[in-house]
Amino acid sequence: MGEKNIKISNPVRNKFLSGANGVNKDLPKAYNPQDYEDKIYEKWEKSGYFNPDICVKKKVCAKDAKPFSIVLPPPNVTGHLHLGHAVMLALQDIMVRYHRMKGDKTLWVPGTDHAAIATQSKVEALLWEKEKKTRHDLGRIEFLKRVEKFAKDSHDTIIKQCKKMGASLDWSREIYTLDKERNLAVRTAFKKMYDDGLIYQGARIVNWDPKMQTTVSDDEVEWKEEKTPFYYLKYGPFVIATARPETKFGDKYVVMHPDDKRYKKYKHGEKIKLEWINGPVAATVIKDKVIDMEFGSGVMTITPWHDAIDFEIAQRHNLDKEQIIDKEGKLLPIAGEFAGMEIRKAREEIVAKLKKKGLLVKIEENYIHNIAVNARGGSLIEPQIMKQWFIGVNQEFKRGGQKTTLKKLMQEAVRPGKIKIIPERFNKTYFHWIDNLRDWCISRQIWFGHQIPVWYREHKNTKTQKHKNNDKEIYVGVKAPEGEGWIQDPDTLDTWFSSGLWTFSPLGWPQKTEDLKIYHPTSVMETGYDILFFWVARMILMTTYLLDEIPFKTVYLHGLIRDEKGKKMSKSLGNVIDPLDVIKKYGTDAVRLSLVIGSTPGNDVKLSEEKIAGYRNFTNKLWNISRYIITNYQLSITNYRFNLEDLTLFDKWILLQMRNLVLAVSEDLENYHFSQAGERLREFTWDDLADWYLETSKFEKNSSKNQILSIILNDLLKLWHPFMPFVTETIWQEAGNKNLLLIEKYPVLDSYKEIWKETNNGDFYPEMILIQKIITAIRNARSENKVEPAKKIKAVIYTKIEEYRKLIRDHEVLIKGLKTGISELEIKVKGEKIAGAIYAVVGDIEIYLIGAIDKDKEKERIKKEIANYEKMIVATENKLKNKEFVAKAPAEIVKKEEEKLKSWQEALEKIKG
RNA sequence: GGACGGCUAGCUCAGUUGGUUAGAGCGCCGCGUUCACAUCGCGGAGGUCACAGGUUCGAGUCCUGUGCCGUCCACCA
Repeated sequence: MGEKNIKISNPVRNKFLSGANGVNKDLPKAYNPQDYEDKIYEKWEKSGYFNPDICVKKKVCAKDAKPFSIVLPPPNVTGHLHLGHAVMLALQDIMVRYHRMKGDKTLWVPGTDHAAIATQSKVEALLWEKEKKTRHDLGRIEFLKRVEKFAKDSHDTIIKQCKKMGASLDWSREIYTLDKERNLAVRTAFKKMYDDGLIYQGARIVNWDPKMQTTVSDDEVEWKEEKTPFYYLKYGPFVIATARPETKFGDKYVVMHPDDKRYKKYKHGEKIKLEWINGPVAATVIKDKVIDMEFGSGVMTITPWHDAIDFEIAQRHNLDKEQIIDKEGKLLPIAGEFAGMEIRKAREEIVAKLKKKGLLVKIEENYIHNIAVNARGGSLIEPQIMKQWFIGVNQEFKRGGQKTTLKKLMQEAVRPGKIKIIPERFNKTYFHWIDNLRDWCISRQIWFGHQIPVWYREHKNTKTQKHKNNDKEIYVGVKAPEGEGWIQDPDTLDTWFSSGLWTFSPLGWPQKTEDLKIYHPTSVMETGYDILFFWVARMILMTTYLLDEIPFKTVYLHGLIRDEKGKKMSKSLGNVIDPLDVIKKYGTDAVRLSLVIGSTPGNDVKLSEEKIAGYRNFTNKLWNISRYIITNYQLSITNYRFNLEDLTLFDKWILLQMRNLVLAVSEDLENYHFSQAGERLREFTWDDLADWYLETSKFEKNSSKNQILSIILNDLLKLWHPFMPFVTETIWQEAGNKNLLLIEKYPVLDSYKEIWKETNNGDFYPEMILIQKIITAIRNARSENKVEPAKKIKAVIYTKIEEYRKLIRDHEVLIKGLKTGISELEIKVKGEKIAGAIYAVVGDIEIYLIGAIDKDKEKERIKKEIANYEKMIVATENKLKNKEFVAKAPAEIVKKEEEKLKSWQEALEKIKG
């Protein structure tokens, strides 16, 4: 055999020092994350490499490198880090670090969200608690100062916590949904939509929160079940049913299905005089198909001012609408003697009156009724007709000469696959939401937020009649109008209006910035599936409309984090895992792994502290693997050259395993299979590298070991880095590298192409596996026979195959060394059966272990093995007896089955012997 | 009412286009600490892949139906 030199190139940016300076050969036995994490993060941050501009400047990535960008879903400025943030930061950081190492121009933009309603109500609560004051006591300007101060203080907390997760965000670009630039973006967007006729002011039914004194959007209304009495009331000749008699004062329309035979004699539009709560009314009959004939009596009265469905009926038939309840949730004068009462409190008295008047037919107790609650504040929603600002999603406008609507734009961005949603099934959810989308109410009556860029003044100039609005002049603009008497609309915008601009407003829009040109559309939007409607859909709406671009190419939706029983984590249940607690206890890397591995997109993750502890153990394992390599070997060099003849089977094997790992992990990351990538890495690290290769390296000494272990550790740390940045960077530093792992070049397949080729794609694997199998078989046989580990025994191996005898002889030292307890090894062609020895078979090879047998245990073991072989043989024989299988299955599969059968039969015969 | 998801080992979950004896981690059982790691090593037990049909030479995987659990949407007056 001729000598063959193979090269393994190592595309390092900076080489491992060859042991001289900087290598810490005195590493502690256990990795303690707390000793390193903060320092490491500081080092990264100071390096400036989170900023792609600096990467270009320092030639870490090429000027014209492919961009990769993510805009961080902004945490609430007043929030604190929870596991939802943690999983988002972990996944995005994996992508970002991977792409940065790959040499892409990688940008990850951080920001915080002002979270209008949530923040304002928090401050209002504090204000009341501490000073017994309301926002009105302070006035708008003073109150907003307080909110901003509160926001600023807690901003630092959440940012610091994000850094704890190791997130490699470009802090130099940090932004805030309520800062000046974003305000400009909001106003610009508003004006454009207004000018296109997409934003309009109108009196429509909205979700009104009487406690917070503001509207909330449809998506922020939660429905809760409530047990309540259900009242059947006499309404002239009809019986109507209601859970809310207190809203019924103004009811003067009675609605039924046009096909309902029971009410055939009543004609649409017919007026019927009847006695009602506060006296006689003339009710008008309305026929509408929305009525469910099966439900109750099939007849209902409507309250258009305070019910969305009733409102629609009233719109359809052009009916009168009357307000019954005021904005504080109290009854209006229409309620007669009940005026001024809180609606809920009035109920009993109203029912009493109905009863007295003989209008109460019956009460059904325990009726389950759904009530609407504001998801942000928790108070009951009372629908009201109010003048508000809306975005008309079905309003036509022109785009490139064609007529379209916002709804259509949202559909067209996803339907032809321009935007890919992972997992795919959420496409359906997305389209369903769009199909049912109603005009979006964007005005809020709270103070904290982007104030609506609309100004009014008393009408002065008759020439501006076309802008007439309720006798007032109206001005919509990016800047406040010049001139006397203009007063800005006091309302603020729904927080999702500004969030909808979030992929491009952070990049500087409406200015035509470089960032916008390079990084938009962004590469990935990674967020929880619970926020698909609130946010993802609205970003698609805004971006397609304002920029005529998609906001992102891929949407990756992670699941929600639940406790180990699958319950939602909540303070009241006491099952909350605080990421900061577990980071302190187990380290950031362990927390990250526990959130990423074992979770798939769109599916919830059940997290337990045991799981995190498991990954802490793994982190420590990696530390000790590295520690062993660093302290026992001379790490070196950028390019390696080996004589193939010098490499042992295990040397070649570990290099090819690494090659396969580089290939698989890269593919996984490109395809968003984060969990799978992590599992592969873990398997390689623990099973292949630690349990096999490092163990063999203790017995097989050759001149190539330094280099091989340099390659393996080098590439392994790089592959792990996106997942567990802290421990890998720490090891990298302790190994004497002066530069940061953060910006090292990601491993490439190309490095391994020569060894891949020269070994015919791993043609030595069967031999290597045979050695492994012999070792495992011996360990197993010993253990089953209860041979004490310390006891040394003699092994005799028979095989007719000469190559195998040579192979075994060549690996004698391994077979003896790797926890088999073999002191003496004899290798023969064929000999006598050895009585009283433990017996094992590996393919053609028979193994006798002499001097330690436990006869009963051995008999039992052999019996079990025979039964196992017999079972498999019968199954395979049956398969092969099946003529159709042989005829129809691919020849390759049939051949495999035949080979299997043959080898099992041989083994069985030997064992039986 | 509509839609979606899950059901694989005691627990938490992988299982890509159908094809070796269905895998992993944790837990459990047995044995073991000088020599990287007890946050460890070696070995082992444990599964009718929810159920019933169907397609196929062959189904955890594809189709139909059923059951249980979960989530979202709708909001029945």
